[in-house]
Amino acid sequence: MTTGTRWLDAEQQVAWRAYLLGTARLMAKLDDDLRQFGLGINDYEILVRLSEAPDRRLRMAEIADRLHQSRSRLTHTVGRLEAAELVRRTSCKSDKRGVWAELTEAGYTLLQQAAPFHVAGVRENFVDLASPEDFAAIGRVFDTVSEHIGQR
Amino acid sequence: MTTGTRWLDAEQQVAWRAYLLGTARLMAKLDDDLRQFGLGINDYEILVRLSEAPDRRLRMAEIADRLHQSRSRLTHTVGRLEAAELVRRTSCKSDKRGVWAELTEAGYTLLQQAAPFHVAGVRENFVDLASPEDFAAIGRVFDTVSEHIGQR
DNA sequence: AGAGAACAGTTTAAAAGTCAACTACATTCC
DNA sequence: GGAATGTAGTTGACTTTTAAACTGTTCTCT
Repeated sequence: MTTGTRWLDAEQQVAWRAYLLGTARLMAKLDDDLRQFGLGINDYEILVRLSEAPDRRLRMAEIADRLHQSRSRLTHTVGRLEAAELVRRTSCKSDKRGVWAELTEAGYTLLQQAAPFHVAGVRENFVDLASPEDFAAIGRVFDTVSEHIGQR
Repeated sequence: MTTGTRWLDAEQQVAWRAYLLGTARLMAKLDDDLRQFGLGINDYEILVRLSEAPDRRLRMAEIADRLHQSRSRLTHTVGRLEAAELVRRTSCKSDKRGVWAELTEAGYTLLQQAAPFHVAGVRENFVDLASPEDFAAIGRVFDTVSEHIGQR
């Protein structure tokens, strides 16, 4: 007796695909909106994390973990942000292997300009489209997903 | 009097970030699991759409729309799938501009092998982690998001 | 019929992301 | 103390994605 695959039922299938398509469209839209500032959503998220950190700086690995990116990818991206003078890299005193990525004044200024637009987009195309209960459900589920999959 | 930005409140912020991180981790995991079959989740979704279509074939633009991808990207991806002999391209009789992408026998066979693994992963790392109500909420919200943003 | 606009898909080059190897420092453990 | 192992980050080669230009076909409108 074989244990057959537990396929998704019709409703689950529809919901799963709605999530895939909705996410694709949402990310494309947010990316698109940020382009007027010369940023992608990925760059934006990095800048935000930095802006919230003490001294507006974080260690590379810390950023990578928070955004679930490979260190390699982060190195490349921060390299570009640095070339654009939005971020500055300094070496870490207490751990000589380490590198701080620090938001520059220009980076902070750009972020302050971009943020209202971006948040408006997140609201208009996502948050404000869901009831508070449904939106809370999303938070709950994806928190569990994150937890379940864990770091890397 | 200025209309200030409606920032996300603390809970919304947390939920939004949970969604971003959870999605990043989930997609990375699913991608990873599919690698044993030489596929990415993007390739997989293309093959699935083809497998469900009449005669297991679809027009390029149709695939692009369903997955919200640029035509250019699709051209490249289908080119790779064709090189791997999982898909075959034929020109469309009724519209000479058009191209059919058709699943090959090998493509169908590979998909049948990959599908149970993939679905198990989707369940384990997502569907089965959510209550049916919460999962339904996700379907609802992202359906609305898709609808709201619309095609391209 | 024929000009002009729109559409389907491809191409090319550049940008971004991935993967594996590598350097340098830090930690562990005998 | 020092060999072995682990961690932080970078590098370079390669793959994938993006953006814009382009070819060929179809549609629209007079």
